[in-house]
This record gives sequence, C-alpha cells and structure tokens, in this order.
Amino acid sequence: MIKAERQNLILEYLTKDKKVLLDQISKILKVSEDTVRRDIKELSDKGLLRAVRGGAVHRSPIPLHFKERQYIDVEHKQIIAGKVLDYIKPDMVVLIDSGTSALAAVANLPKDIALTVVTNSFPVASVLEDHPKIEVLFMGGRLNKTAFSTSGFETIEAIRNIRADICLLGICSIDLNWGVTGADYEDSLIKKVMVETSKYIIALSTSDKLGTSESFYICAANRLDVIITEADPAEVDLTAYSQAGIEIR
Amino acid sequence: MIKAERQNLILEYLTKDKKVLLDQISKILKVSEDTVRRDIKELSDKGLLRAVRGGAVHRSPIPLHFKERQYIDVEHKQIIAGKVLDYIKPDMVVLIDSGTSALAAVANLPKDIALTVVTNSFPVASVLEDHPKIEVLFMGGRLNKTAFSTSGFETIEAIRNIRADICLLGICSIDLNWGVTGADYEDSLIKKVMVETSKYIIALSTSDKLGTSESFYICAANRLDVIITEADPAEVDLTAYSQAGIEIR
DNA sequence: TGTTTATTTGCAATATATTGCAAATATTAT
DNA sequence: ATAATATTTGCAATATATTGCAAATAAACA
Repeated sequence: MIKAERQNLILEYLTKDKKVLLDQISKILKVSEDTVRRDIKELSDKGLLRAVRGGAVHRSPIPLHFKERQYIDVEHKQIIAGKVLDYIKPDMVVLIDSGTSALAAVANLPKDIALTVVTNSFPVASVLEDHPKIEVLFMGGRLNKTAFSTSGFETIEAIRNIRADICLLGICSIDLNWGVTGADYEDSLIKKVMVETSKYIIALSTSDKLGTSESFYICAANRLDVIITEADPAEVDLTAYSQAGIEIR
Repeated sequence: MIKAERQNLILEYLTKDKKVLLDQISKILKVSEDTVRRDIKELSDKGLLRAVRGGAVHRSPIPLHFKERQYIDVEHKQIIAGKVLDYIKPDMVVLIDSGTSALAAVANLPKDIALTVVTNSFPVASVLEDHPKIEVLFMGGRLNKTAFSTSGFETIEAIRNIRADICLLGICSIDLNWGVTGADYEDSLIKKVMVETSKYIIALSTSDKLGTSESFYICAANRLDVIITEADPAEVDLTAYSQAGIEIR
C-alpha cells in the first residue's frame, strides 16, 4: 500500500461517510495513526479536505477531487444513466452540468446519436470524444481544478445564451417545501441559471437525497419535470411528488 | 521486450488497476525496477500518468487523447519549453493556445509559480491541475474533438476580453515576407485574435518552419517579439530576423 | 558483412523519503 | 483543575530515488 493509494482511499471514505476518523482509517488500512495524520495533513495542504481533531471532514464549498468521486456508487449511477436515456431524443440540445451522475449518463449515450451537448464539465466533454455526431459547446469561465468544471460570470453569461431542450441536473437535494438545493455555492448558481433557461428539467438524485436540503437554493421542486433516482419507483412513496406534478423514475 | 511495448503495458495496467507498483511491474515484465522507474519517468514527462513514490497513479480524469501527437519531437519540445521559462515571470497573465509545444512549456512550469493562465486548450488546463497557485481561465466555444480545444465565435469573444502580458503561440510557419501563417483555418483565426490582444508575443517554432508559409495569415513577422526554436541560435543565420527586430532564441 | 556509435539496461553507492514509535506538548471534556 | 485524549516533534529503521558507470543491445554506416 503506497502513499498515493492510501490518500485516494481516504478521500473515498470521506465522500462516502462525510468524515474520516484517524483510528478508523488506521485500522482499515493497517497503518499507524501517525501516518494517517500525516496523510490528512498533506491532503489538507492541497485543499482537498479539512483536517479536524481526530480525523477530517469536507472542506465546505469545494467539491472533492473528481478522480476520487467518479468511482463511488458506480452501480447506482449506471441505473440512473439507463433511465435518463429514455428522455434524450436525436437532435436535441442538452444542457449538462458537472457532477458524476450526469457524467455517467453521458458516458452511456449510444455512439451514433446526433445531439448538441452544452456543458461546463471537462469530463463530460472528454467522454464525448468518440461520439462523432455529438457537437459539444463548452462554456468557459474560471476553472475549478477539483471538479474540473468552469464557473463564475463568464459561465453564467454563456448559459444565458442557450435555450436547451433538456437539462440534466447533477445530484441535488430535493424537498417539496425547500425545493432543490445544493451544497456548493458556485455550483448551485450555475444550476440555478441552467434551470431558468431550459425547457425541460431532469434532476438526477439518489433516493436518500429526497426529502433533504442543503444551503443554496436552486429552484422550486415543482419546477422539475422528472426526478430520476436509482430506486424502483414502485417501492418509494411518491404520492406527494406526483401531486406536485413531478414524475419520478 | 522493447521500451515502447513496456510503456504501453504500464499504461494498460494503470487503467486496469488505477495504480502500478514498481516491484509488481518489474516482476511481470522481468526487467529491473530501475528500468520501470525510468519508463514511468518518461511517461510522466509526457503527462500520461503521475509518478509517485513506489509506482504511479492516474494523472487526471481526462484521458489525454492527445497522446499520439505528444510523442512527436519530445526532445525538441523540451528544449523549447526550457527557453520559454525565461520569459514567464510571477503574476503575469499568460495567454496560451492549443498545440503540443505550448503544452510542453506549460508542463515544465515550476510547481509553485503564481500566474493567471488563459487558454482554450483542455490539455493545457489539465496539466495545470497540480499548480495550486495558477488560476486558469478557460475560454468556451465549439469543441474541436481532435485538438481538444475550443474555437469559433464564443472563443474569439472571450479572447477579446483579455489583455495578456504574454502570449505563447504554438508552432507556426514564419516567413519574413509572408508573416506568420497557420495550416488550420479556425486555429489561425484564434491565433490572430490572440496576437491582436496581447502585449508581448512569443512564437514557438522549429527551425525547419522558419522561412516557410501556410495558407492562413496570422500576423506580420515583425509583430513577434521572440521566436523560440529548438536550435542553437548561434548556428542559424538570424541577421534577417534581428534586422526585423525579432529576437531568436 | 563488419565496425562504429548511440541507446538501453542493470548494478552499486549514495541521498532522500516514509513510517512507526515514544516523549513532550497542546487541547478538550468533566 | 484534572484527567483523558489528540497532536507535535525528534529519532531510528526501512523503503525508495538518484546518480554514475559498465555491460549488453540496437542502430547507423561504410
């Protein structure tokens, strides 16, 4: 077990559990607590987490390094991606935000579909490399090196010039009272503008995010047209959502 | 087992296992750990992986499909990159176009320099991942999937909003009569606007491109401040260029 | 073909990094 | 304030990197 690997794992545990404890990591990875502490120190210096007494937690607005996140929850994301495909028809203009769920959806698009994809996410653009019939419009702006996406004024201006047929919103918290909310300010701003300018909104979420809320408001729940989760809709109580006019898949 | 074959295998193991270990590869391929280490060093210089103590891990989530072109003329580009560094000072705003020479220059920047880099090239942005003090502004536009850069109206508009201290122009043909010219229309347009809006222009070229011309005009030769080539300036006839007020390195 | 030249590879000596331990210090909770 | 717990620091053992060099191999050339 080499240092780089260990640090990757620490970041994975962090995204999964929202926190890591020194003794927990020390036991799992079978190294001394000192080593874990030093690893956390290094990661903290890179800005990838916040070291606290006893372990580490998320550094609030900054999303974790994409590298670490893309392998998490792969099965769930595959399921979500499959359901998304029903909504994507040839020649649509699809607006896609950053986030690994949307990325999974894009990665599962058929190779020969003709689309225009508008995105601010490097990985999304990159995955479309071998889809010859998909034209990609990339929205510029300040580059966020951890999420590999752009944000800020230029990005928002670029979105305002687009009126997409469909918008794929990466995982967010959804609550019928509080609406759709996000944990990262810059990212939530982007999502907000995307929702404003798109005709049809598909939110990608996980069933455990239904009924929860975060700090930054994106839009009212009934602004969403569809919510796609990894769960079987037959097994969740959806009456409240359908009453609000939202389809759940 | 030839070197190139070995290095390809290393990259394969890397994509499969997300990491490679020196002793593991050394045993599998039956070469010494030193050789593996040198291989990893080379691959790391090309930006294809990240060398860490004990082995290597992925560099970034963005598969640099740039691979093919990156192999070409590596030594020359390293030389060029070294010379470029003399012109980059802390806190400058540096405009960088797509192209592997500029990429090589960027990849060789010191890890802790503070800069603002403005670019339309994915690989350039991607290579700056581990330079925490470099802010990256990415210029949006239509994505060119072969060069992995953006171009078109939006990109040009974005450039017009920047007044960079220095512009690094990727390899072009330079002729004292015909000026600076490029072979690709869209790309030449971008370069043209970059030259118009930047204070100081550094052209990266190879000595065999001096005195040649391509189809699309970028700017007059004397608009360039410096031409950097891989050759020793003492061994080329530069009188004509210096008379035009161009420094050659 | 045979000879020369350059590159690649492995080895050994040396330098540097990583890790776990223990003592000293700081922090938190009661 | 006191005890319990976490962090920092220095140190030694071990693992890994770097460097120069020589042997092996491949490439270039007559």
